[in-house]
Amino acid sequence: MTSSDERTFVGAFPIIPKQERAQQKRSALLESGRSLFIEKGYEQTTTKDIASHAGVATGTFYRYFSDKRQLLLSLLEDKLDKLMPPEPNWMHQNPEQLLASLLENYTKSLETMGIHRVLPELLPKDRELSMILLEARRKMHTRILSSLQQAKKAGLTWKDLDLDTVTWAIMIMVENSPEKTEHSGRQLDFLEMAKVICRLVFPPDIIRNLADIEGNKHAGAEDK
Amino acid sequence: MTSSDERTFVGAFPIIPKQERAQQKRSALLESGRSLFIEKGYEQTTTKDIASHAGVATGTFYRYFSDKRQLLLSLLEDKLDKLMPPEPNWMHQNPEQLLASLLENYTKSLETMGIHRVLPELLPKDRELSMILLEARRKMHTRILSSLQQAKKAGLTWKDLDLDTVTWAIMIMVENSPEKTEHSGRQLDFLEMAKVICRLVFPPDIIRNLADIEGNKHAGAEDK
Amino acid sequence: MTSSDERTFVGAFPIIPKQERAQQKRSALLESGRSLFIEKGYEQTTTKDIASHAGVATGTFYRYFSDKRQLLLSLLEDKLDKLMPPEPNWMHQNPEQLLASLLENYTKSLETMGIHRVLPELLPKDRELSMILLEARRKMHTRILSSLQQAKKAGLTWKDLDLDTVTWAIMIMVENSPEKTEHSGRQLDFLEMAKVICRLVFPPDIIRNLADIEGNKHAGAEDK
Amino acid sequence: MTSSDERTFVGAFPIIPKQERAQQKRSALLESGRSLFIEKGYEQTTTKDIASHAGVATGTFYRYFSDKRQLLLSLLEDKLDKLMPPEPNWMHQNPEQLLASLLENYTKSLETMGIHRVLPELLPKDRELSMILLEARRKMHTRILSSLQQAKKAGLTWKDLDLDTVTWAIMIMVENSPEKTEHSGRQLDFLEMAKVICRLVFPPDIIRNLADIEGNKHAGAEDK
DNA sequence: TATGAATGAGTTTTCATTCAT
DNA sequence: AATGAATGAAAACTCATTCAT
Repeated sequence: MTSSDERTFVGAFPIIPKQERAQQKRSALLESGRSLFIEKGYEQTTTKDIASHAGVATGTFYRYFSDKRQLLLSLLEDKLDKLMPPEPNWMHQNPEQLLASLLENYTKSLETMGIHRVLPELLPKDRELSMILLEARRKMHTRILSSLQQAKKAGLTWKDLDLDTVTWAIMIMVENSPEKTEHSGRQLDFLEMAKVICRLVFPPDIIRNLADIEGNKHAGAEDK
Repeated sequence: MTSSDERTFVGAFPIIPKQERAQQKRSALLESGRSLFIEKGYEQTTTKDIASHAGVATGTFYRYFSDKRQLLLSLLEDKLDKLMPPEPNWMHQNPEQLLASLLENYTKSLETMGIHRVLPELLPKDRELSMILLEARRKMHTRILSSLQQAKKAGLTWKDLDLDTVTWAIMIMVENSPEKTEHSGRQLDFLEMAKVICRLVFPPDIIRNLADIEGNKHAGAEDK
Repeated sequence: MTSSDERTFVGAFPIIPKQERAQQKRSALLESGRSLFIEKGYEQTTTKDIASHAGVATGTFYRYFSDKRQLLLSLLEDKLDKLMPPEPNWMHQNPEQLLASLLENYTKSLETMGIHRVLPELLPKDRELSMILLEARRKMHTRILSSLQQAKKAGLTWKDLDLDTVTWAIMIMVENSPEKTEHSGRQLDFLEMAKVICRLVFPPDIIRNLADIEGNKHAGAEDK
Repeated sequence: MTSSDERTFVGAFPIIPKQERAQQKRSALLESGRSLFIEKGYEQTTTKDIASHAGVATGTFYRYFSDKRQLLLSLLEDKLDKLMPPEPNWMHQNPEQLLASLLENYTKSLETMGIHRVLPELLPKDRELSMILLEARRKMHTRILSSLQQAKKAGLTWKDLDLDTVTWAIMIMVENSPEKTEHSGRQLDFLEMAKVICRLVFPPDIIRNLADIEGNKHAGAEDK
């Protein structure tokens, strides 16, 4: 800070733009909030905690966020979109492996953000937050469901299962996957989960067919 | 109270015992705590809230519970055992219907108590509570798993799915079932969920066989 | 009294009169209050403590005393008079021994009642109590002072000491004597204290004379 | 605050350092605590009282002290050492006057702090506090006693009084002196008390000798 | 009278938020 | 902009006192 003058001396180096420094602080606060929320829970984390963890004064917090809650919402806003999985194309890949890697990615980003641990504490008291989450969930539900419906049209799925229910099952498995993988071997778990989820969607013989096609494609590719 | 006159008529019935009234008050507090916890969350509910919702003074709360947390623990203690499902016997019934009814019962008692909504909020900050719940979960996991293993030995299950993962999937579906059924038609939902869960365990043809046997039994019974 | 008629009925065994039982309860409460006040201090003692220590219900306390404070006042009222020492006659006894025994008695009754330990806590907040005690002190001061003044008239005391100050010194020594004797050998202490106090009043040669006269009297008595 | 403009005039004086203002606030709280404790007693004084008496909000209290008790301990810590009297040298001064001035100083500082009024209330319930005070008392007792023992070796004291008891008597007189002087003329009282105390230690003729020597010294000094 | 459950004002303490510097 | 001291509302909990039985 005192060194901004010195810099003009040094010449070449441009002063760090104010905005950028501000952004750094904002990020530091976000990150501090995130990690403290995860570590101690939302209520148990004080704004003072967050500020000092981010290396700024209590008051500074309020320059960047209107209040503690807003920090949390920002945290969510940032990441919620990233969680939306890409529309999977069941035909073009071994579904189990596709799903396993989707799962792994999802779990990892969920784990990286970690906020999912804080939400349960807040949902009851924060209607807006609930809405946001509900909305995100709905989106995801819709996307999964439509993907399943396409698969059904293509005759790939069980005929006797309610797709809505299957979608729901997939969603909660996905959402709860961090909890499961937390305690045990990684890679393998994702594959097992993927297999389980696939079983809800595709009859085993279909999977075999899809996998074969896939295998052939690769084989063909390798042939060249 | 209104019945005191009647009692003199009836003669037999003595004065309402003190203990009973105390129990009533305790129950009222428990019930108020439960519903407020569900409505507003644990942290957001003050002892004062609970007391006045139960129609008593703040101090009275502390006659019956040492503090808010203890009320919650009492709430749990009461109900945790009731949630343990009976060991299902897959051979003797149509598994889907068996499961549907198990699910319905479970969901109903979970819904009745409702505390499952509060727990996520508390787990991070209350190690003891975490332990209690973790223990309950472990028990349930074990029970489900062993039931699946028996089914596997009997050649009833998919051969390629990891039973532990399947157990996990079942558990989270069961645990989240109230959330699902909350928004939609009841009865049907349970059956759909049961079908989904069954698909994770039994190949469809097995189910058909089991259902047939079952059907025959009944048919036989009806024949007589 | 009302029961005198009943007695004749019941025959030999007299029913304990109601008043008497009431008095017993009152006494039990007083005694419980006293000992708990001494043990834990006034503020730290709850009326519930007192009642249950006395073996009665909380509410019963209030039948016998209007409140906690009044119990304390009763405690004082009972005993304050007993502390007033008899007017000592310095001529007729060895003053040191006279004083030692006065001291011992005083200390013992002070110790027996023990309330002197509670008073300091209360004086700041209870003007009336302060007044009562101040009054008692004044009385005692006056009595000691007048006794010293008589001795002075008789030419027995130091001529250069201010009797009021001496009186004050005596009083605080007396009041603090329990604290002193608490930690050490008993009997002896009283004599040492008595000697110290006497030194404040009488020149040593006067004491010797008084002791001699006393000795002679006894000797004379023994001669017969 | 209003003086900030003046300062720019005066030039030399920098802004009031934050630390200093914090210290002022801390001192204000200490002083408010002290005076309220004395006025209403410790228990009767709430932290809110102290804060508003010091002109700050409740919460501010807790920035400076962890709780009420800690404020009291700080009060004590500050002053306890100041009460330790200097080792008196009986030979080099008229003992009565020496003592009178010691007494006056002691009483004044005791009176200034005033906490001695609160202590009796707290001793029963605060073991740590008791220990601190007991320790201070022991130190003082030891110091007085050793000073008396030296005087005894020099043949200056009564031969027949127990020095320990005399020490005790002196201590309680000293401790209670504020109470005495509170109601009456100042200066004189201290001298009278000093005389009384001296009488416990020195035979009158010794005092006269000491005073004479002292007088001569001064006379000699004046001669030059 | 006796009981002890019930009351609720009052206390300590915390912490999100504001504000003077 | 940044600071961190100050604020004060709100929560948990206690206990003298009342009151229905």
